[in-house]
Amino acid sequence: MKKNYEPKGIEKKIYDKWESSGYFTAIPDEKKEPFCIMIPPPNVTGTLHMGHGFQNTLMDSLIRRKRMSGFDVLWQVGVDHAGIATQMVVERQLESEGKTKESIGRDAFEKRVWEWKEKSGGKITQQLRRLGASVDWSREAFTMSEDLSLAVKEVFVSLFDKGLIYRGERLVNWDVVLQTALSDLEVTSEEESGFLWHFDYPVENGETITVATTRPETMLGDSAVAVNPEDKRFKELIGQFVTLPITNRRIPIIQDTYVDSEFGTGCVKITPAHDFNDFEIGKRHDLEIINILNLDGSLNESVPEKFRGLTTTEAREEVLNELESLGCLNKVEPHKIQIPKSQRSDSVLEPLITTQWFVDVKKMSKEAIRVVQENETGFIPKNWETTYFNWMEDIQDWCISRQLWWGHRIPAWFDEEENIYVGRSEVEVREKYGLKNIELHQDEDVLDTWFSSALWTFSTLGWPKKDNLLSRYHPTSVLVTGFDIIFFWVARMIMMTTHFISEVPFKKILIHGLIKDSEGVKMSKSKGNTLDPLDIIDGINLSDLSAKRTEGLMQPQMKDRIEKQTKKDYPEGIHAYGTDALRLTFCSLATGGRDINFDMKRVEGYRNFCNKLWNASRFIEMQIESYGVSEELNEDLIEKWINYKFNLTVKKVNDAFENFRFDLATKAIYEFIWYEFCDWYIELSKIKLSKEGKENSRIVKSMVNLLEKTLRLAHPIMPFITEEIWIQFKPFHQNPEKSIMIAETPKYKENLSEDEFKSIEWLKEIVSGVRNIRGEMLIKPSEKIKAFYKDGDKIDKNRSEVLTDLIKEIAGLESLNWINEGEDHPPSAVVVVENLKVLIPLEGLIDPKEESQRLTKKIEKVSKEHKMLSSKLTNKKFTDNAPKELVQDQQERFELISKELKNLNHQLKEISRLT
RNA sequence: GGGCGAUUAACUCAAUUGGUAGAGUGCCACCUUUACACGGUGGAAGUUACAGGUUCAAGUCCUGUAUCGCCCA
Repeated sequence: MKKNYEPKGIEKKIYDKWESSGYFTAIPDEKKEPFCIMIPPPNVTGTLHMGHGFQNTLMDSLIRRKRMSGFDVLWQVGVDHAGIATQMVVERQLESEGKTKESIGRDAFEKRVWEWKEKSGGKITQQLRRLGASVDWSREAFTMSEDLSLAVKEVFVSLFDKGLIYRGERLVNWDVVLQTALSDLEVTSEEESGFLWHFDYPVENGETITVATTRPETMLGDSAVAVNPEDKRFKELIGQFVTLPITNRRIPIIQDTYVDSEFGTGCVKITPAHDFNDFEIGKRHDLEIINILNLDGSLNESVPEKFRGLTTTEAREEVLNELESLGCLNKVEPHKIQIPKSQRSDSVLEPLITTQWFVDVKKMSKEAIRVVQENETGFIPKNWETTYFNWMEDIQDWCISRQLWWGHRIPAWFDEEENIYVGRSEVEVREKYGLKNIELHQDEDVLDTWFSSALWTFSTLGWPKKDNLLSRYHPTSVLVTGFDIIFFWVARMIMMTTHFISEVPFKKILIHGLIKDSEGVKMSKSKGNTLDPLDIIDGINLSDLSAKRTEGLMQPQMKDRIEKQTKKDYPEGIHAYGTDALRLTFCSLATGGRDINFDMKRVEGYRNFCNKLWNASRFIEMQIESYGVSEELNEDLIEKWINYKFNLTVKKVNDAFENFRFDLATKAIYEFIWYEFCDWYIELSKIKLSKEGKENSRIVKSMVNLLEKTLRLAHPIMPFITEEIWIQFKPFHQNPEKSIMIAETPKYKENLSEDEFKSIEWLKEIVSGVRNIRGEMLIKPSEKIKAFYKDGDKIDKNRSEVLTDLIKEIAGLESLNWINEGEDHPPSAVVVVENLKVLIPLEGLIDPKEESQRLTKKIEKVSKEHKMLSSKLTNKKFTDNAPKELVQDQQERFELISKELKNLNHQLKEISRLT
């Protein structure tokens, strides 16, 4: 074994072996309990980011653990066709060839997308492999595949036939660059500083009414002015009419409680065709809907001639000029506004009236609410259910059509009179509706990508085909996802699945936090604070990291700042920490909190931990070389003690996984390996082995045995290093499996006696006490010192008979003998362990002054607890009200502390005489 | 404006049904001892944001305040 653990090289080799051995493949087995996780499908265009890294680490840990616990495991993998994103990638490609999608036509374009997918679409799946994800690649799904398309058509047709899908004219978020409707998820709202303009509109009775707006150009489409009915200032004006400047249209003044009297002037212009709130008001008051925009965002025929063809920005300028010259521009004040932007094209979104397809989700939402209320499925942490219910109870119809060429083509056909026929194919439609020789054309639009992902849990298992795996793996066991897509994905899956399969899609929903940078700022390309999980695994130098963060910036002026910050945060770039260190970090951060600040320091700590485990193994390997491995185990106090500790750790890890507390599982493993296995077990074993006894090969055997099961316990979280070591030790342990990942996880043993375990804890206390004195008195490790036992009871005597030699060695003592009762002893520093004192004679080693200072410090500490306990125990209210067990526990603790305190005080007196 | 969450050591985070605060990193001192300096040993470091309340007992429960964040309008 090398002196340091070097994950590079090892990881890839191991993963390839796992994959080619078929260990990831689900084998449906009725004899086993099923455990199934559906991966939230990443975008086919996507690359792995920290969120993926985090999420997939959690899923993989769960999956590996269940696999090692004898479950029939399926981790279903797949990718999402990502309508807009993919279309944009291919369009950009065409652009570089001087082509457009229109120039090559729809069929050729679709072919190009598939070609792109085959060639470059697998990037994220390759990256998932680097994380160690043990997904079943043989079942890899794709939302645009034939099977899944079948499910999509089935669902669409069925919902349409039930009247739950309809076509209608509605206001949608319109991307004027991509010229498609967008889902709410694809909209980001950015706060920018803008203005609030105040316009005077002339009222027919000769007065003026002043409205305030942040988007002046929309006034060309105004169809009313609204005030709050409670607002006394405008009572008289309600029902009057205004002559809209520029267009000279006559529009009413109406009353609506939506209007906030405090905001702006208290009068709002209403533009139903270009604002979501105004649209609702328009419906309530039956106002005219005047659409003033073309699909490309330019102004259309509905506005006066001079404005036609202008962009909204140009139109805004013109409208303001004109209003000013008309004397209608009353006031301008600075104002913070929320600008909705397209995530895809970064263009400002326009609410626009278009004809789209919608799902009427009201009915489906009722069942989706019920299954959560009645705990058929539930969120972890529970409080996310509030968010879920809030949204579900106020749910809006879902716009599912997109004006794209890449996606599931809507299975609807029109005749020349635009009558709608819906079916799985044109043939079916003609048959279903009895259409013979008339001309039909299919709807040009495709479905929202989320429509197909909403079917994910059952479409991937083979529905609607008859020979599917639903009865084996559905409902799936747990969904692991972020809170940002509860509405867009989780809720829709619950609705679709309860509707079509009549059961929940998953029994539990684990909602994890969002990974942010170490300062708590959301990672984003534009802020230049992103981290690539693979860079943490493989390492990256500063200049490459900087280049990566600054390439293709939307705002090039940020470049300098990002470069500076990157240099400050990572002056040496990022070291290669390996996958296991990254996974440990992710798990240790999975506490159930909402924000997760990612700190590279933590990764470094876990890299060191991997190295520690590696070197502990290396030490054992060296012992194998020196002494060989016996068939039999060594059995002594130390083995019993460490196995007891191990068993406790198994319990902790079990409980932690049961509660999805990956941080606690990681902590338990870390603490066992470092603080018990390495710090004490190996150190004590060294001493035993140095005696060169016959039983050395048995001691080695016990060490190998402990290491082997420790590796199995840790494997789900740190798969690579545990496999690497496990395989290297294969000739020396009895585990018959070919790989640790298919071996069994250690079982918790219910009734291990804790008697022997206590002896070593006693030893540890004495050794730590001696070390404390050595440390504080600056006694060199090389200097051997004398020590004595004094007082103590029968148990101390018994323990000392077995353990004194070990204590001497490990604490660097020249001798450690008993001082009999009544016998004199030299002035000494003291370690107090309950009834027992361990004395270290000062003899020129220790300055009495320093020892008395040390004792005083110790006494202060102990007295504090002593005081606290005594006031507690003398408080009748406490002894009456607190649980009996606690009172007894505190009573015992008090007696112990009292003894220690007495001993310490006595010692201080003795020492003080010398100063 | 409505809802949710956070505030614990210098930094990043823990703390079971309330039982009197712990890790990692950093810091200080000593140690290159044959698994590991990606290490060992010892040490310092917290008025748990603030103000009240409930309780024998509050980081934990309740009310309010401040600051920050997210979601929805």
